[in-house]
Amino acid sequence: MDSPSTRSLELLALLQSGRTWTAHDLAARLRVSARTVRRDAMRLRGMGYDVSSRPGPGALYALRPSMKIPPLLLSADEVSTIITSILILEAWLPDDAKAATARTKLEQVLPGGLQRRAAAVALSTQVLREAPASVDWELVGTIADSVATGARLGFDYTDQRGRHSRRRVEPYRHLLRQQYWYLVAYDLDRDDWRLFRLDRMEASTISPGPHAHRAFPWNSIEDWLTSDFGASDEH
Amino acid sequence: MDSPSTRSLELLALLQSGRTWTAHDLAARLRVSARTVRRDAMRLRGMGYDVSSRPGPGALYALRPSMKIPPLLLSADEVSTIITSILILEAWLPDDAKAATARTKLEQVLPGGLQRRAAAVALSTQVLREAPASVDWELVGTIADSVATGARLGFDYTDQRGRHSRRRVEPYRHLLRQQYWYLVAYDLDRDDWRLFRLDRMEASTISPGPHAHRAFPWNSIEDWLTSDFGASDEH
DNA sequence: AAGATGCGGCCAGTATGCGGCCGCAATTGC
DNA sequence: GCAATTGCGGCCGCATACTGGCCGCATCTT
Repeated sequence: MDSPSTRSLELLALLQSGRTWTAHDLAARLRVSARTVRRDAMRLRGMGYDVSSRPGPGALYALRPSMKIPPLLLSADEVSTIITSILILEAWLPDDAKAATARTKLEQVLPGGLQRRAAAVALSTQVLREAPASVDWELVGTIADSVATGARLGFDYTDQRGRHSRRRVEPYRHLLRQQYWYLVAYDLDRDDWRLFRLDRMEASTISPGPHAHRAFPWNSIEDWLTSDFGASDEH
Repeated sequence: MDSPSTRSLELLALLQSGRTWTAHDLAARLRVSARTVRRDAMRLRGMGYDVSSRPGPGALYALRPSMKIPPLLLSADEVSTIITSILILEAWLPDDAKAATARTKLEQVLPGGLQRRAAAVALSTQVLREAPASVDWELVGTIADSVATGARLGFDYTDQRGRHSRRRVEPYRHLLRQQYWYLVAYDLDRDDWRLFRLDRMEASTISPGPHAHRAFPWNSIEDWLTSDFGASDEH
């Protein structure tokens, strides 16, 4: 299953996930010692892959996309993962056909063996619906693009008390919390960080960036929500 | 420069070029014997790469693109949907790298514009973790296959009171409910429908089918759970 | 300042991969 | 249909290359 000669590929796949890892994490995943992970990373660097690392607490192994990476293929387990995750969303959004059609189309382009696996997972899995949450996928795309390009966003907003206003913000993150979708953004008029529920946003327009990305002044969104939630437009 | 442990990557790069090769060519290029090339190709196949080959004069070693998504297959919204659903699973299973690596690999096979959209969605979205739930993807695959083929499943089970037993069942559905994963199956020894928590199953073996699919005698799994949950092995 | 983490040298033990050989199968071209 | 070419994978003995542990040192966070 895992042999030294294929470990370089597995390591590459792990690093490519975008997560950061400690040598110890990688060692556990690959079932080798940390020393060997360091050696493997060194070999990858020797082949031209930009494996970055940094010592100290909160250490980091990551792959900077520098050169072309060989096509890393989906394993059967990963196909199970993808199909399952789409099924979860289908269960959450039973009136939204996007997920189901996407899953079907995806299955069609998988090679034979994986196609059977995907169909089997879809057939054998049932998700009991937990929390209804509908979302406007076009708005999700708009937010995604504006975050990626550093563009600003304008929209009509109706707050929890029913007051209407026009907002101009710098989007920071799109957030799923409990059963609602939110936008975490810097409100340019109110000069503060705010939380907006996506289903209360309307007529959004994107004003082309790029602007510099504003630094989010908390360690994490969780920190912000727990320390400061009273000040935002949503609880 | 060229060591056994990185040769799989080099071979992949050579095959990726689109050329076709004879084993002898590859052997010369990689400075190993043709026998070793065959072994390497075998390992790649074992990892899911579709390395095609054909004997005879004008022979051929090539890498068939296993999954390539045509530009018009998926809409931007559908890509947002898929990526989001994987992100949700990533948030649920923060210690499971499968979802993250799968998402990254998926991004790679998307055509350019959609690839940017996928990256943007992943960058701009954050999911706050609701319920921890870990799952053994290999077991998910086993269940999927057994449901698809009508095979039976045997496994060691530890029930909620800590009692161990060996079970022989006919799997019906794989179920995500609240924060746990379950198997809905017909227990052949107890002659009844039962619910098994996946994390309490061990040493599962599949006994080849196909057997006829047993009819599930309720309208839905929800109905069964609400009407009859006292009789099952899990609440 | 302290703790966490990465780096890479060294070394002994050994697992792993290697090459060569084989009979067999598949494909091409005559 | 036959011969030539090439891939497949089992087997075996050998030695290379990998492994893990240990170390002192550098780097980064708190």
